[in-house]
Amino acid sequence: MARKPPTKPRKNASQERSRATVDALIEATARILVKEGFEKASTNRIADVAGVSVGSLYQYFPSKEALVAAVIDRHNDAIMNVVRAAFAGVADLPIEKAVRRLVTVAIEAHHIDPNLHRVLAEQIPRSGHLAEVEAYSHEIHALVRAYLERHRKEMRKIDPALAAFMCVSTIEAVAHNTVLNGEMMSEKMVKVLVDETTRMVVGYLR
Amino acid sequence: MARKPPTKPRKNASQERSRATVDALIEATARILVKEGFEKASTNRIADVAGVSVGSLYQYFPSKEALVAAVIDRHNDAIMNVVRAAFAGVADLPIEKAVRRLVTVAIEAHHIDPNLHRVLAEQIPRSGHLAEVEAYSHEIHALVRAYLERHRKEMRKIDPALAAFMCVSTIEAVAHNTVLNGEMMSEKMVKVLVDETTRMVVGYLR
DNA sequence: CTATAATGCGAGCATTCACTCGCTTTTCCT
DNA sequence: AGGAAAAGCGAGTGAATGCTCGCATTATAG
Repeated sequence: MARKPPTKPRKNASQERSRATVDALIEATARILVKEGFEKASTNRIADVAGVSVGSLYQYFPSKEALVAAVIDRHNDAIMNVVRAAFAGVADLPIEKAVRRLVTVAIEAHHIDPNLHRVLAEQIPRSGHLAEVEAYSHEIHALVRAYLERHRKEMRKIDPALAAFMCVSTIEAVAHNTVLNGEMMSEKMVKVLVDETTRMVVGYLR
Repeated sequence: MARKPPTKPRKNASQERSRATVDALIEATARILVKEGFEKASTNRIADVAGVSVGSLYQYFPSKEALVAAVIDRHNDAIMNVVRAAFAGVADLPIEKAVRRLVTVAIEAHHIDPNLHRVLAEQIPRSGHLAEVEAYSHEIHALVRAYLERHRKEMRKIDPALAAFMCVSTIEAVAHNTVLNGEMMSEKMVKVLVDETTRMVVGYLR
């Protein structure tokens, strides 16, 4: 079981190799989704693009759905990391500043790999993942709610859960529509949208 | 070409029959989508449920996609009729009243055949229909914009197109999220949401 | 009534696709 | 070195599915 490294602590090569395979598969899936769409993303094609065999694919992913789910998870994780960091950095800011920052981050986060984001939003038949996706959704609501409760004094009297729902819906909607129109969105336009959304949400909260 | 009716002006039976077939097909498609999901909606199955043969199906719809598109169109038409009527009845109302009414209608409209709505939103890979769907989207934006321009005096100074974008995004987001949580939405809750959304939008406009 | 067109039929074709299995190659460990 | 375990391979399988095509049935016109 335990062993001494001869000269250098050699990494477990076999684990490395398989990790690389898994990564290649997820990466290939994402690339095909973006460049050719969901319909063209067959398991054979994915394995082909990843440079591995279908057999290997099925050693790590029990089904095609699992692969797509992995892509979704990876993307959501990337987004959530940005979002979590933003909330951490915003906890003590007053409402106006905090909202402006969060709106900005929301739009930025939606623009991580925007093409993939669009495909996931438009082409993937959502089913089953509900658990995963709803977990993220709940986390965001919880974060907003926590912030709002912490800053109660700056706001009118309102149920924090309800306020969180309204804020999240609004901000997500704007961010979402911004990605979908991605190409024709100038920097200026984004700034304006941030301003407007901030105004809307802040005005609502107090 | 022209012919005299023997006793009663008989409707062109053959046209009637084919219309019935088309209707049955669309109806069957919608039912399968709702009850079994997009994946189970094969052309054979649709024809089967509609009580016609696959051959007949392909006489009226060039592809499976066309059938689904027909279902979507039908549903969007139903929604748009309600929405158009609402705008007509609201044109002369002041902002507060108008927004409240429009928010209510938006939520109601999203609840026309809510199960179908959910399936269309969650399971249908959107592609190509962009033209159709965007037409509706544009119409709504135009309607909102027209209303806002008509009531400029009640608002702060703001670009009507931008304001329309913000209002539509917000209202649609709330309505959308309301359908998705459809089951656990009490009447009371809906009322509260209407109030909150109205407050948010009205507060934003002035 | 008969000819012609419209509508409907459904077995079957061609294709695609998710997935399996028996085998080979690579890596690890002593 | 040598054997075992891990990783990889890819032709093949069976099932599903979109769609066609030759024929049957029904309606219309003269």
